[in-house]
Amino acid sequence: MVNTTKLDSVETTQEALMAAATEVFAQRGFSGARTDEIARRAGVNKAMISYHFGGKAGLYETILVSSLTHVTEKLRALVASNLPPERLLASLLTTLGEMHRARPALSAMMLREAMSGGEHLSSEALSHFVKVFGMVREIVDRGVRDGTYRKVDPLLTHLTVLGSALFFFATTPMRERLLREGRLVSRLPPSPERFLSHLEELLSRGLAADDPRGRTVP
Amino acid sequence: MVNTTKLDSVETTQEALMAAATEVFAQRGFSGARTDEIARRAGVNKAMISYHFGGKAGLYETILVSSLTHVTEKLRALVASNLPPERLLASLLTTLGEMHRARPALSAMMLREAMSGGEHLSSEALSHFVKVFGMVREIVDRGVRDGTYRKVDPLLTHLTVLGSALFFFATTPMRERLLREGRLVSRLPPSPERFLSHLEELLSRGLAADDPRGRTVP
DNA sequence: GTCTATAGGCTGATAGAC
DNA sequence: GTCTATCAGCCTATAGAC
Repeated sequence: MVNTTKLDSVETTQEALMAAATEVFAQRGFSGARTDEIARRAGVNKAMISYHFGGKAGLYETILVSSLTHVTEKLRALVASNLPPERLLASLLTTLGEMHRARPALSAMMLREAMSGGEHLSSEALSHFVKVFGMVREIVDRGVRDGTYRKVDPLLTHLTVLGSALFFFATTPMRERLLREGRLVSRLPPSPERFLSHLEELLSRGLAADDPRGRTVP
Repeated sequence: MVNTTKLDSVETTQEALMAAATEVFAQRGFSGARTDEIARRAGVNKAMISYHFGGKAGLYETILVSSLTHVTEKLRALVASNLPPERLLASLLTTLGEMHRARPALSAMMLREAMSGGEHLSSEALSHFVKVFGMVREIVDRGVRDGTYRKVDPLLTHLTVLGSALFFFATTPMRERLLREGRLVSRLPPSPERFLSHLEELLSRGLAADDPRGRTVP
């Protein structure tokens, strides 16, 4: 091909749009997000959204699919690893933390989509959600089968794990606003790292098997 | 006054609008909710929204303030009670369960607003959010001071409690859709009751003090 | 209090120049 | 690939009849 340099600049425009759009979609939801604002924040022209993504809806779905694919890869490696169950949960939380660090607004965007029942997503895109949830459930399930965790329901438990983490990340804007306005008791906003280690300890204690026998892998 | 019967019918229209609007706001967000659909679901005329609430925004804020006020009352009674700390958390979860039973869509509406950083709310309305969060924190804090719980950070902990519960409630639409389409492993949707008792046990184990001495109230 | 009809603003998409 | 100008559809709010 001739225009590799041009392709580079195309990717930059696409990436800028995706990054900006993630923030706007997260804060205002699909309908509330205005293409004007997305383009302005990305520093590119409004019309580029239609050109590169076929429109607002295409941009929205592209962001979610690419992010979920990325998370899925990470989790697949985790599930495939031979890490001891007690380490799996910690690594899972670390992965969520990395996702949040790379794209702080992603959690809110995903959460909003889940609350809509996936109405902005194609069936194929929806399956990425299902995959991620399934992998988290698998991690919990393995700890239960292994005897590290007590006999909790993996279905309910994996919702608790994802729920607390996504909620914490997604509600950061409100905590920051309240903090700015001096309406909160504490002076400092809780950092994602502190929250995740708090959650890890809460879960590892809350899920621990009563019987403290070592793991038995027959 | 003369028209008590008329006032009754007024309240009915208002309540129908609030109930219908809660569902639509929860599913589609503030901007995505169309007044047409709200009125249609409520079985009343579109124009009644402006008449009774001064517009879409007024309806939105009225719903949140009235719900949060109601929850605040319940929690205030709880915090004022002399229930032992281990019971307080259980009652808190029960209260959230009752809220969900009465208005299943409320959690999603609140969560969406929190993710927006309260941009649709007046400063006064926002303070209701702060109150509820503060009361949950107070319940955790009391357990810590009492020695029932280990020395967890009440700030981080109360976010976990509210987060898991609200997330579970708010994402019900997606679980129901996936279930309908046969994309989930399990055959049954997890009931709110089962989830809440799961959460209660997880928390009570996860928060329990290492030192099992009885509570000492000097 | 309720309803119909309509106005007016907003916003996503695109045609066409560069 | 990018930009400007513009259009067309949607949706909230309201005037005014009942």
